Amino acid sequence: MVLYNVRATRLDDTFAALADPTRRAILARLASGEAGVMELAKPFRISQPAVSKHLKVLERAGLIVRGRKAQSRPCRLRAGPLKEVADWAERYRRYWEEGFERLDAYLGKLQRLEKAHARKSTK
Amino acid sequence: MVLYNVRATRLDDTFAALADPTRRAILARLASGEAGVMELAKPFRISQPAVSKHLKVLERAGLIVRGRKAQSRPCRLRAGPLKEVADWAERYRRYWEEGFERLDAYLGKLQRLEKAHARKSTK
DNA sequence: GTGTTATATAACCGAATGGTTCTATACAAC
DNA sequence: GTTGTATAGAACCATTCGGTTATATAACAC
Repeated sequence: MVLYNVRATRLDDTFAALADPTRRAILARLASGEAGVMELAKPFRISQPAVSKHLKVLERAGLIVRGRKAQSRPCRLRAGPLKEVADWAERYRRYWEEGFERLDAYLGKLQRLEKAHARKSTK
Repeated sequence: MVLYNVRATRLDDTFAALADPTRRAILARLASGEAGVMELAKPFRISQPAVSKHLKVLERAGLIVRGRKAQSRPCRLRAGPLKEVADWAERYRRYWEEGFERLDAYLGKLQRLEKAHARKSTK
């Protein structure tokens, strides 16, 4: 019997970080250059600590890195995890292109990528 | 002053659904053909109702559709939302390719895509 | 030193998440 | 009809999440 490995991967944190529209908007903003917390917070109706929390989530997911410049902690985008997301989704390309059927060639491949040996604990 | 629109989009549900490794494993399994709940549950140490819950999340995100065949409710993969994910991530491709700097050409484009007018309520 | 600015941290809150067990429903088999 | 099988739903629970306000820290300006 094949048991799937449900160990948390980098993808877990990345997808979770991207599930929030505020965080995606922050990434979009950072794509045009680094910015401090105040500047990032300006477009939203949420408090500064809420933005700081979002930034911590993005940082833990490796989507941003933070520097130091006087009192400011400028954030910079790190797109590496986004490449992992793109690569992951890309594995299903044939599926959305070939009309939902007959992906049997992918059978072994996709399963090997996400599965592993039996485990006794969830985490 | 520019306010970002943080309205929930389809991407919200898609990314949230993909953040769980069990659900990604289910999608991988479904890439090789439709399957019932019992069959999908087999590789995991979680209960059948837990799997049913995961399937409901995937269904709400549009990642699967469910049929009916005797007592079974076979699930089929719908990769449409995965294309949206791939397209979204793809917008950052130059960023992970061009060494993290100088993406100024993207400035206007990415921001227009995620922003909107000021809103007074969060939802 | 004082004051100001930028950010983080703490404490709290309500809602959502991911799991459980127990029960109900729907269909097939007999 | 009864029994068995596949699935969903309800109730519950602990944890996480996204927000808040109030406070603390850090670095500059004076």
